[in-house]
Amino acid sequence: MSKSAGSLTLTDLNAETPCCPPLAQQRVPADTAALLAPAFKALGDPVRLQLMSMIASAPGGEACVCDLTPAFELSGPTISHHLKTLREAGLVDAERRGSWVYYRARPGIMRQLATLLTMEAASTQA
Amino acid sequence: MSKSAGSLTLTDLNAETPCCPPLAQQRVPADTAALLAPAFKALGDPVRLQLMSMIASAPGGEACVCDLTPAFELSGPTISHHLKTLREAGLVDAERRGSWVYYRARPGIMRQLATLLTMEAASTQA
DNA sequence: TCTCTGTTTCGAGAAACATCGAATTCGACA
DNA sequence: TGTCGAATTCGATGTTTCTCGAAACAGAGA
Repeated sequence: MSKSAGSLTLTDLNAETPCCPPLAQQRVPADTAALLAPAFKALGDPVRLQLMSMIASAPGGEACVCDLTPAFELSGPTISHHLKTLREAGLVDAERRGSWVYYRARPGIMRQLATLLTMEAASTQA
Repeated sequence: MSKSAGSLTLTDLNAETPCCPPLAQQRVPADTAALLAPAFKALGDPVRLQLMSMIASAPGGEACVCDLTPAFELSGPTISHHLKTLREAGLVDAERRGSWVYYRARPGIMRQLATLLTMEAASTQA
């Protein structure tokens, strides 16, 4: 029952199987929207979008905070705040190894979001 | 030179050809992030995400404000405000026909966003 | 244990946002 | 022309967000 509209959780978003059909294929129910909107909101800041990209495109699939911070003209706390936002949106995972903290993208939810935005070319059915 | 990092405009996002490779494939430059983040931000509100879905999935690809407004427990001005946000983000187009205003999704930018979030399964190269 | 470096949390100020009711604009139709 | 309905703009209010410096926390190494 993981696809029923009323009981969707963040866990479902991390699954590999798509939780939701494309936005243009059927209307997104209110509770699904409430679950997915925070992820889009997290990507809705230029700094976080770049952070997300730097993490996802990093060699090995992970990036150290120590590499991320100096790439912006922003204070350490500010970058940390943005990373927390990405974490709470379920877009990244953090892991401490020794002195450094490494961030890694969660491909599952990324795919969910990409699928949701898919516009099949055959949409003009009229 | 529409793909050069320094001169990207909203127009490029409406094109059918992708302006940007997946976020996980190469790092998103600052000006591209500044251009795309508002689109994600616009989708980062549950009401707007539902509006977007209602518009994109509507029969004929367009939806009347008169059909959108009563679907929410929000005032007319508030829905209008959200629609304006979607419009300014380049996600939808509005057209007045007679008494009613119809909204229509812009598939170009939707595809850009979907492409950006794509995670090819073959990313674990290590 | 003490210190140094990397990272996060806390507290605060400025800016942006969601929401509403009132007022306005735009077409349709008497 | 006058009026009605649909949609937007305007002005106000409470909430959230971005940003910073200061402080706290966590390991590494002497």
